[in-house]
Amino acid sequence: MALPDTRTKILDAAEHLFAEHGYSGTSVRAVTDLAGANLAAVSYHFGSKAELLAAVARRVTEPITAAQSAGLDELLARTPDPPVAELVEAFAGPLFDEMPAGSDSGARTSRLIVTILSDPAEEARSWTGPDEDTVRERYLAAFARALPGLAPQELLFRMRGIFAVTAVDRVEVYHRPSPACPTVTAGEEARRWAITFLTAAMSAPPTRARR
Amino acid sequence: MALPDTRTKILDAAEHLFAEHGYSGTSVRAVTDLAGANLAAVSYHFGSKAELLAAVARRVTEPITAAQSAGLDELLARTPDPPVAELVEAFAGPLFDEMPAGSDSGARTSRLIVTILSDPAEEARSWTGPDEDTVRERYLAAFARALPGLAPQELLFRMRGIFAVTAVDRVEVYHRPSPACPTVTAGEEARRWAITFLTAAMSAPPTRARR
DNA sequence: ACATAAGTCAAACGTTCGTTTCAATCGATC
DNA sequence: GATCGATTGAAACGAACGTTTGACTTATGT
Repeated sequence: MALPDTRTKILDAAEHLFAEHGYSGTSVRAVTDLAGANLAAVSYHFGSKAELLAAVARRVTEPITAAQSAGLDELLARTPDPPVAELVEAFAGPLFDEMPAGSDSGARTSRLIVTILSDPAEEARSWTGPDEDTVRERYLAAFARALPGLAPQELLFRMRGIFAVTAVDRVEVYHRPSPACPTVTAGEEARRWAITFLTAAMSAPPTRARR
Repeated sequence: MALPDTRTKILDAAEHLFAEHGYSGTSVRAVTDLAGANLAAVSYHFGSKAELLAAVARRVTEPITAAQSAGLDELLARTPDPPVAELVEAFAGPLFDEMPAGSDSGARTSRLIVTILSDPAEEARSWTGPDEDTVRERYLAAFARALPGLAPQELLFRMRGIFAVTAVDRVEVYHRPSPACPTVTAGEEARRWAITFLTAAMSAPPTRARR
């Protein structure tokens, strides 16, 4: 295996530390120390701490967004009207997938996503590309077809719920790793629980307007 | 109305700023400036920045926990086996309630809770009292009776889902306030959507063990 | 071999951080 | 009205922050 260059080492270290301590809670010095790189390397390779966060966020979310998009492609190739359960699985599944083989990197990835998305620092809010929006729009349309009679706003609310459940679960997993239980099977179990939970939730009849 | 003392003014300011910028992202100076108090007042009244956060968190969560507890009392007084829908409403409802009359303090409160709960700073993790645990245990037992056949771990997963959906929704509401739409009705609508969404999710049949 | 660019390094920049210090002020009690 | 604890004030503490600098080392192309 080729040893990673400094840029990659910094990205790895930053991913780890941002996930664990947040953006404001992570110092550039801590990143470079963990990466075994020089302090100035962050400025040199990324320009600033904020741009480093953006680079980390992009690297983490890109494969997830791609998997969500590919999953929807697959469903739509089979039928123009995929059932709710399969839409839920295609959308939420990639959020549970472990990234490289093994280790806890999957949980850490999720932890990082939540940290970034919920991070109150302004730098952590404006890094998303157009891909995320496109994928969400496509799923929104597919869910709308699968759930006729559901008001668009309530559908949007439910889609947020999908993300919320998966994300918060992974945060919990990350914070309190289950004792003596391999992460992989635990992740698989949580994934199936989430599909059950969310499919039922998405399939609920529309809330009747206030009487 | 009696003007608030310095301690209260600091609590209010800190609640505002912690909600908006997180723990690490908020400086003691910003708090005292907003409160119109002296910098040293934080050390004097609370001891440290971390203890200030704990005080803010306690003040915010106490009434919510109390409302959850009272709601469950009410249900159990009527029947020993409340249905899932009512349990969901009693548990999730207080998370949606606006705190004092009017303004956006409800959304801000929720924002604060999520910020604190998801804040990666260690100081933000160990402030909960025994009350929160007690209430959650009681609801856990009630849900277990209402959902026989559901494995305890999956039930725990689903209860986390309740919190996740409500919390993340409120964060979204806080970050992107809907244009020209009174917060109160929007909050009411989201509340009913959440009840629908979560009742269906909680009522889902148990996930079958892996084949 | 040498010139040129890319990358790394130790050191320092000015700023902001949480906390402490100690004198000044307030309010009640004797 | 003097006394004493409680509170507030301005100033300073050392440490850590993000970023920049300029010299040094490594790799590349000719």
